[in-house]
Amino acid sequence: MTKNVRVRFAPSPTGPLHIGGVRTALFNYLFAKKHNGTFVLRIEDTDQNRYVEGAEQYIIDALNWCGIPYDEGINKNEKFGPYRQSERKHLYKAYAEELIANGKAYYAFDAPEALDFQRAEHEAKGKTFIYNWHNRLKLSNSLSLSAEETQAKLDAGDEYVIRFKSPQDETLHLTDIIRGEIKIDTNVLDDKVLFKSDGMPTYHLANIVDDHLMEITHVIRGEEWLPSLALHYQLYEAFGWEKPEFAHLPLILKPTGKGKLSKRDGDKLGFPVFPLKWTDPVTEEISRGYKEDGYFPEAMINFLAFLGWNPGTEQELFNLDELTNAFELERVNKSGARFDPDKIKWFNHHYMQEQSNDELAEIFKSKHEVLANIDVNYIALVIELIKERTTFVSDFWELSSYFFIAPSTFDEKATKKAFKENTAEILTSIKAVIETIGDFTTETLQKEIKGWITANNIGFGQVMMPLRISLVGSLQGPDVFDIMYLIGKAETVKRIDKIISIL
RNA sequence: GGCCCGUUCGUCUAUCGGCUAGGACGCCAGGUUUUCAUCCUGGUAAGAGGGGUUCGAUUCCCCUACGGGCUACCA
Repeated sequence: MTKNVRVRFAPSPTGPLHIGGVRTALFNYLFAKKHNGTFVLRIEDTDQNRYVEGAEQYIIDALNWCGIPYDEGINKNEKFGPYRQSERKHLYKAYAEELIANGKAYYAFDAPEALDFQRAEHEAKGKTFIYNWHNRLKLSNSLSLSAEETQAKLDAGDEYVIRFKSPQDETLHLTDIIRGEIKIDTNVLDDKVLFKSDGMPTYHLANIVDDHLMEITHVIRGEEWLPSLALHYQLYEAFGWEKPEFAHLPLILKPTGKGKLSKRDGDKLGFPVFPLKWTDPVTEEISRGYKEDGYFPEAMINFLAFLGWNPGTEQELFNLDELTNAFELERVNKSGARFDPDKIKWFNHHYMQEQSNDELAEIFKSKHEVLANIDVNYIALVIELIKERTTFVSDFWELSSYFFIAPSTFDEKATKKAFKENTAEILTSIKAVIETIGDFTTETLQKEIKGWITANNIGFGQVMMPLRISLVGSLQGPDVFDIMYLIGKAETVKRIDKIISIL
């Protein structure tokens, strides 16, 4: 019997959750659900300097909007809490000291400036400064100092950090579910800081301790953590703990140009990089969100799932349940994936068709004051006619305003094309036909008007195009008979009259 | 600079040694819609380069090039 799967999404509350973070969360969620496991949310706020007000709530809101809520975390099924690392502060120091006692770590007293100096000096000589056995005896730490000297510094209250003691001349064999075996020579590894002089652990220590304490079985995170895997492996071994399995996800790259997708790309390239709108608490700068831009969470999830993963079949449209079923970490790609704004629009267009007209009508109505007094059922009927040509709710108004307000201007190109000398005469006759129709339905309208056109031996275009212009204002939109039926007889006649008067 | 990871159509990707290299987005063309869009059909377009291994490599190995990540008392 295998252990229950437990995965965690562990963002740092330094700002809004980025779309790459959403995908990491999604893959964790899918993996957990696939294996009837638990999806834990842990907040990694060990860097007090980078803490941003509201970011934590934003992360929770974003996961909820996406439909991938956490099972366990802050205020929810708290079995291994607290789930904010700042609230677990008291835990970490003992673990760091345990490592010192075992000879796996040591105190270091070097001032940051001293290290900067070392780095600069090495670089000037064309060498790389590494804080490990190459250099550590030349620096100020409990390995270079005598026990008495070390204790004296500690007693004097000198600032110190605790560093991991990286071994000499060893080869580490790491395993990643996505990338397979990776070999690392420990001689190129730094003695990383585990415990900072401000009394907080670094990511590395807190992460390993918490993953162990929270019984995490699979660590699924971004590729930017791959270089840290060697350290994390050694930490598990130094504590004598069983390691979780690791999977490092490929990064999401900019649509064009170089590098990974970053916060500023969105504004520059015209698409959001955040799930929800974000207002920076300090600068009050506003960043767009997918939600506010009119994307459906289903579209974003479906799109994101296919960035770096695919089911191996030709199916591309997946809802969350289907994704959960099909998802396998083994099918995640190794290489970075460029973000494609066009493709997520295509997904949105698809999911638009699956939305209910009634719900869309409510949303549409709430966005336009003009619609405040209009029957929501009527709006739903309008949406049914125009939905297939839209990608966003924000497309609705431009494509449907004439259902609510008579056109006041008429597209010049259209009138030029459609209006002939006899147009006024024809429209007058058509108006007469329309006025006599008692059963004002799409079918009857179609039958009567087409009948009249055929009977009078006139070209269809000569009738239908002017008619459309009178109703819509231009040569576009859905079926003319549907439009007439929806706006009703009185309004139809009124609009035809207006065109006749202009002609 | 050092270390690590990667490399199939413009983009996302399928292929687990033997394919006319498949699909999707985009783009182009045709059809439907006597409008526009949607939609349907078709088309365009690819395994970085060089060495091996093999009867046979996109697929396995090596080198080079290119891309990406990391290189903080940030995560």
